[in-house]
Amino acid sequence: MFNFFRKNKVRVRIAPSPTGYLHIGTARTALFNLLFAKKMGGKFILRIEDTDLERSEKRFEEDIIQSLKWLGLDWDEGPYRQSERLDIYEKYLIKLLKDKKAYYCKCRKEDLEKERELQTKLGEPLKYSGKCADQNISPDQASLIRFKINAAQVVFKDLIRGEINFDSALIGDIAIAKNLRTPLYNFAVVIDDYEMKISHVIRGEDHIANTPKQILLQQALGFPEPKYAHLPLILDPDRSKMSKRFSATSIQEYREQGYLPEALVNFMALLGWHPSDDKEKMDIDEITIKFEIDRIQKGGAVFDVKKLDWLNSEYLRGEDNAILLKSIKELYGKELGGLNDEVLFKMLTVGKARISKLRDFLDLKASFDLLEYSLDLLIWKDTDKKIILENLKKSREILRTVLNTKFNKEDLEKELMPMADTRGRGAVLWPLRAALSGKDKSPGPFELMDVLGKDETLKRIELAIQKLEFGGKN
RNA sequence: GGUCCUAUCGUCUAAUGGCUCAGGACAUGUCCCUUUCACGGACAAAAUACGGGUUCGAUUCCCGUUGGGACUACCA
Repeated sequence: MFNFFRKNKVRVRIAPSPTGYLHIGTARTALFNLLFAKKMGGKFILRIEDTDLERSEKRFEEDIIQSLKWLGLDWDEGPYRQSERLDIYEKYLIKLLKDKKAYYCKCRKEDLEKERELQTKLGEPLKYSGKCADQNISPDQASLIRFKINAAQVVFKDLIRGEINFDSALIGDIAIAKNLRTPLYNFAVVIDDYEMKISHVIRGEDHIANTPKQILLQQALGFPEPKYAHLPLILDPDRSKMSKRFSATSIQEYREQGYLPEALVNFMALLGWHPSDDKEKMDIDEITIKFEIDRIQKGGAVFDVKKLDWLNSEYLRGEDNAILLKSIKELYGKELGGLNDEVLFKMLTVGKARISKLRDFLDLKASFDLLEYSLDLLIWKDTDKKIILENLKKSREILRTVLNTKFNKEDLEKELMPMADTRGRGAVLWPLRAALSGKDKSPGPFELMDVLGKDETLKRIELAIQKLEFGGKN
């Protein structure tokens, strides 16, 4: 029994190609792989698929690694790079060629396009004709290496979808390498998954059509077949595959927007998976415990940023303000102006309930700026202007006597509320708040005063009084 | 066009043949709290795509239709 588990150790991988920043879909695939590995006591491997020399870039690889780490999706092995494993691929390429299971092909791109055009016209499936197959084309006149696909039914059991059936007669001989030192995706994956002893291939639904090709390759090479699980896609609101055109797709962008990694992980887990109970806010440990691969959904899931915002604000509220402020400064330091930590901290304390992501803090900060406002704003409902003025003057009087050290929310409330209660809360507090914020919507007057400090508070009240006294004339 | 996947409230989903006039969450609306907004609380509206089977009984199983999606590269 022990041996059985040893031999069948669960090993899964995430295999992003560094042709762009870490995509939210890739991150979610990574998460599900990690969850599965943890659940099964297996290993999670990171493999960078950088066989496409033209499009792969080091900065993308760095972003992938950084973003994965930021999300807390750590891997047990790797990162491996396909570009560093060329000898391995070459070995198998030679074997396939020697066994006549692969051949050199000299077809030019233009020829293939013409072929496809014709097939389209005839309504035939688009596949390579295989005309170079038995021509013994020499390597120096070839443009690529193809793997021979023999007509057969390919069946595999998908852990999420059940049995999936393909007729390989519809698949043309696939390109597996440009040359001995330049492997192509479908081939490199098969070799690596075998060499890395991958037990379960958990990846996006967009790879379903690649699976029969890879299985045929495995068979030709005598490799065991891993188990497959194809995850539903993450969709844009129009139900097409999530793309830049519609929404932010890179983890980096979400980080920059001020989403917390815990919230993002929680949200991604809920895209296509759900626990058996109704609890939705869960940290990754709880998710790991509850995770079951057969609870994964088959249909694609629309990415609803509103729900992400909600989850994020939940996590925001549970987080320590000092820590949040540190992140805010790291993220938006330059945009914060010269405000000191104490003021920023007060702003966050006061405004936390009204932000859903850290970037919103910038708006929150701006909301403390006093912009030009109209005199009408100071009037509470249909209260007489004279009473408003009187109340503001009274407030000013009280505030002037309040010591600087006592200038905080609680003490200010203690000083002013009795007056507000006798003269009418609305008629006292509304004009005060309007005078301090210059806006119809804002935090409360005591919170504003606390953030603004005594001098600024009195200055703004003074301005409102001026407005009321002279504003009527012009 | 071909192949494959898929189908429960607007969105994410629960219910794996009966316990369901279909449950939760986000969003929406109304009300309460309240000096405004936000927060919080309460309530409401909102779905099994359609048509056939199978069955005593279908959201659940099967077939078809329709819709949606993915793939169809010398990208991964």
